[in-house]
This record gives sequence, structure tokens and C-alpha cells, in this order.
Amino acid sequence: MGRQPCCDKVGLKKGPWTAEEDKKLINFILTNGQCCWRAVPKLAGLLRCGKSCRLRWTNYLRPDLKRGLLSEYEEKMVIDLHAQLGNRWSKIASHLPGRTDNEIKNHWNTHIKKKLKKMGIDPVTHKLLSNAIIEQTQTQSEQEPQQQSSSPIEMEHNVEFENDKNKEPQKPETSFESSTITEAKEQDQIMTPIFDSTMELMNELFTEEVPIIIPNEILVPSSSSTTTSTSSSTSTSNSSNFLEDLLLPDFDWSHDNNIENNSDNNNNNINMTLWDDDFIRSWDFVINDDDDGDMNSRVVMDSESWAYGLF
DNA sequence: AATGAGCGCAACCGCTGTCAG
DNA sequence: GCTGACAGCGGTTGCGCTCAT
Repeated sequence: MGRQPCCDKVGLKKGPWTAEEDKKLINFILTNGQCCWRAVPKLAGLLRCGKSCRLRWTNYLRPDLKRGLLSEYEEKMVIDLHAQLGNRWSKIASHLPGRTDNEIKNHWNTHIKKKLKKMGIDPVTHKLLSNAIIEQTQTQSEQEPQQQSSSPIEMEHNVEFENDKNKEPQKPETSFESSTITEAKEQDQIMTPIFDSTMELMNELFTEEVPIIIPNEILVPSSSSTTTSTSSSTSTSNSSNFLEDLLLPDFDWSHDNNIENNSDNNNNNINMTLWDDDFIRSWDFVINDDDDGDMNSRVVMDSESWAYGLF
């Protein structure tokens, strides 16, 4: 027989998480580490299913998350990676430290898609849209609906993969190709679609329609309490100190440094704060909790907990 | 000031692969 | 080997906010 159900789904809460729930989850993860999500809600005193707890932690509470809008460079990275990987958001997110697949997916659907369409670029194929292509697509969809089983990007990849069998891999020509991307392609055997005109148009777009944001303006120095978030809440001085302490070597950013190297913003990760006010406020619960604050403070400040893979 | 439309994002849903029992 | 939970993933939904009218 299999395992016990993760939750009976009866009487479980759904919808937005409250600050109190966040506090409980953070407390539990800090104390017990990240394991066995099935047991987390019960042990943490939450009326949520384990899956919901995992998502909340992964997408919002994780201490290594960046908050705020994607930078220009990150947007370009997303577009480039999407051209290669398609809607594999988790793969894309793995190349953008501190960003979640959900965040990137949302940003793609709400911002980047529109920009690309506005530029006349198909956000699915990353090819220039033309009337001919549109008409051809419409005609095909009307006449041969059964042949549309593969998405354009899949078909593209299939063709390229076939081509790849017959020739040496081509060097990608996208302007912000990175070794990490190359690595991803090696893993996934995906070739880069080459659309110079597309990239030129994108560069044009980013300079014309998006204010140039210097990475240093986005990545806030840890000594400052300034935040990019629109949140109206404020952090305490207590928090900033302990956040500095939490910038521990156990957060392995180094494997993604090659991405940063391409944008002349090396070492920014070292100096930036990783959390916005909302997150800091959540951690304030842990620190300033009158009931068990002392214990949890010790847990938070105990870098060995991090070193032993609690996160 | 009221309200309706549009937008952004957090969270949920459902599917799939993996692995424990 | 089978069953079913877990973890991860991509797609979708719904709520709250903003802005135009």
C-alpha cells in the first residue's frame, strides 16, 4: 500500500496567507528545516495542506528571494532563455538567482508578452510577426487542426534537434548568451533560435520604452533600509542587523555568478539585501515574538542551522 | 465621488515523474 | 509489481489595486 494522504483536505484553509500563518511557517522551517511538507501544517499549527505550505515558502517566504520588478538585464535573460527553453519556467528561474518560476511566469504573461507583441514579435516563437505568417497560421489552423499538436517552439526545437544530428552545434548569436545558458542547452539539447533582427528590436525596445535601470539602483546595499518594494511597512533596525547576519555563505550564489559576470554588475549579490519590507516584517515576528522570541532568535542567528542544509 | 474595466500577482489546480510502503 | 503520496511544474483563476470615465 502507498503512503498516507498528505492531508484530508477537510477544513483546510485556502486563499491568501495571513501574517500569522507566515509567522508560523517561518518559525517551523527555521526550527525544523525544510523537510516532509506533509507534516509541516500539522506540526506548525497551520490549517493548510503541505503543498500550500511548500508553495508559500518557495514562492514568497524563502530568504534567498529577490523581491521587486525584474531588472532590464533579467528581462533580457528571461526572453533569451524563453527563446531556448520555451515555457519551462523552472528552468528559466534556475538561471535567475532569487527569482521563482511563478514570478517569472507572471512577469512574462503580464509584461514581456505585451512588449514583444507591441514590437511585432511572436512571444511563442520569438520570430517577427508578419501578415503572411499570421495568415499562414490562420489557414493552417483552419485546414489542418490535427497537425497543430506541437507548439511552434516544440516544432522548432525538433527541427533543430534533427539538424543537430547532422552538424556541429552552432555558436549562439544572441547578445547575452552566457555559459550558464550553454550549459542548459547541453543538458537539454536545445539549440538557440537565431533572430538577430529580433534581438535588435528588443534592444531598441528596452532603450526606448523601459527606463534604463542600473543594477546598482535595483540591488539595494544591505546597509540601507531602502527597498524597491511598494510595501508601506517598515523594517526595524533589529531586522537589518540580523539580515546582515543571515547573508551566510551557505546560500550558494556562486554557481550563477557567471550570469552576473556578463552584465558588469559583478558582486552585486554580495551587497544587496534579499528581502523586501514584507519579508523583513515577517521575520520580525520571529525575532520579536514575545512568547518564544528568545528561542527563535537563537535559531535565526544560528548559522550552523543554515550550514547543515536547513535551507 | 462613484464605478466599471483593466491589470498584476499570489495562490490554486491539475498533471507528471519519482519513490516509499 | 502495484498503489498512492510527494515534489515539481506549467496553466489558470480570483482578488485587490489602479486608473479612466
